Amino acid sequence: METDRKSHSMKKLDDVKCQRVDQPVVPGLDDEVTEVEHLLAEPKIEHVSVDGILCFGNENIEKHLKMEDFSCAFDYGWKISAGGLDSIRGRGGDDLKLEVLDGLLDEVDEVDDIDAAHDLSGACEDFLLDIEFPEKLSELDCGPREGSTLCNSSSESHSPGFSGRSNSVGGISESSTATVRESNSENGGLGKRVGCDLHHNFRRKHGCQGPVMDVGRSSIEHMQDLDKSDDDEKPLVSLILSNQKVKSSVKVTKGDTLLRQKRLRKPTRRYIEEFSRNSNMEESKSHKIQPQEEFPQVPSESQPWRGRPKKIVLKSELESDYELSASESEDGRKRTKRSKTACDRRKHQKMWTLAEVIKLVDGIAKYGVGRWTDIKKLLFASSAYRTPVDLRDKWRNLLRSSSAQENNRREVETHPKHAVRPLPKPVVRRICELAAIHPYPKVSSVNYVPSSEQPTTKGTPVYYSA
DNA sequence: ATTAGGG
DNA sequence: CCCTAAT
Repeated sequence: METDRKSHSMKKLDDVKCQRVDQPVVPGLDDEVTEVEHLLAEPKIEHVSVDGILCFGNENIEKHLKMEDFSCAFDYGWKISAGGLDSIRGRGGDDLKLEVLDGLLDEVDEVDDIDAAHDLSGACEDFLLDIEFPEKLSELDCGPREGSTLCNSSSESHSPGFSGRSNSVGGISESSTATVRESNSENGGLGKRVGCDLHHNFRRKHGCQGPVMDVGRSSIEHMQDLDKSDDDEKPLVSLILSNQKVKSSVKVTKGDTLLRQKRLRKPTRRYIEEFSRNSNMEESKSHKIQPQEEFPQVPSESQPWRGRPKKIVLKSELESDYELSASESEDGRKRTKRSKTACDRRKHQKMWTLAEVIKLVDGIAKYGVGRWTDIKKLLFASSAYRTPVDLRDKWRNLLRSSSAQENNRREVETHPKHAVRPLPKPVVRRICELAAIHPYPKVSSVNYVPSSEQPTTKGTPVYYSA
């Protein structure tokens, strides 16, 4: 009808307008985003001190200590960011805050990845070999082995999505990585962690096959040398180091050819995912870090490279219905940062709330079935998850379930053990009505315009064509 | 880039 | 949800 036509002709322009109308919060966001960045940048300064802490790595203290400090530093930064957000909160930044927190959460995952990578060295034999090479390789690729170059590359790998953006966590990981590497020149063992991390990301970026062996090898030799020199001075460290060294060298000698072949087989995304997941879990056990605990519901899945290739976002989800109304307007929002490879629909699932369902349903009623991008943009503009496809899928499911309900109503009610049907009758009714009008895709009643909904027979869907 | 369909 | 084919 009217709305229909409107949404058609005005398209994007209209969309923008609607967004502004519907969520007044949105427009302001742009302006505030910059502020947020400032605020986020601020903590970065703090990180200098953090860096200081980390930098004492030059003294060759054991890496464990370093790890702890790292986590602490992270916590610190996080808190600061949150606090900074609070200050702008007054100006409708509530959602903003959430968003940023969201972002932070995402980054938390990245940091987690680092840790996971660390664990990787111990847990994954497969990956062990090339653990060292990336550092070397970055030296080769980036020419001078300056910390700066490596710093750049590493930061890039860390957060592909917002490498450019100044970001608290990004800042941390960046500086810390660089720092660690520095100490690495003295302390070969530490390089393992760093290298591992680098490798982890590196592998993601490039296919990662090729000259791995050579590089890794020379790198190892390098390490041994370093190790030797270290040996005299720092027994403790050397102990750790030699441990790792042994591991690596064993790896090489034992599996040179074997591993070469092994390496050819590029791990499946699934594999990597699973593995990293496991590592993470182990990691969380042994480390108290877990900044995620700030978000009780989020089950800590960190596979940023999984899921839809777009800019999906995870929000502190599991919104209850009312929470939804509040969050609906803010939760998602375009991720200003994390533009590129950012893809984390952490889980392949996000529960549909009743509110969402209702919204979807009357979105369909308004704009028609099949116009999912429109519905998405207009009604779910705020929720970054819920792609148009998701909407469609949900609708499909709704149709199925509603029809099923019609059939089995009595049976199901007598068997409450299948009590998986929190769909309120009114909603079901609407679904059925819509189903009557749009028997879903395969409709061939092309010219039929749902100008007026006629719930002629609300129990029995009417198919207009054959 | 979107949508339909199937898994 | 995920993926693919067709538009």
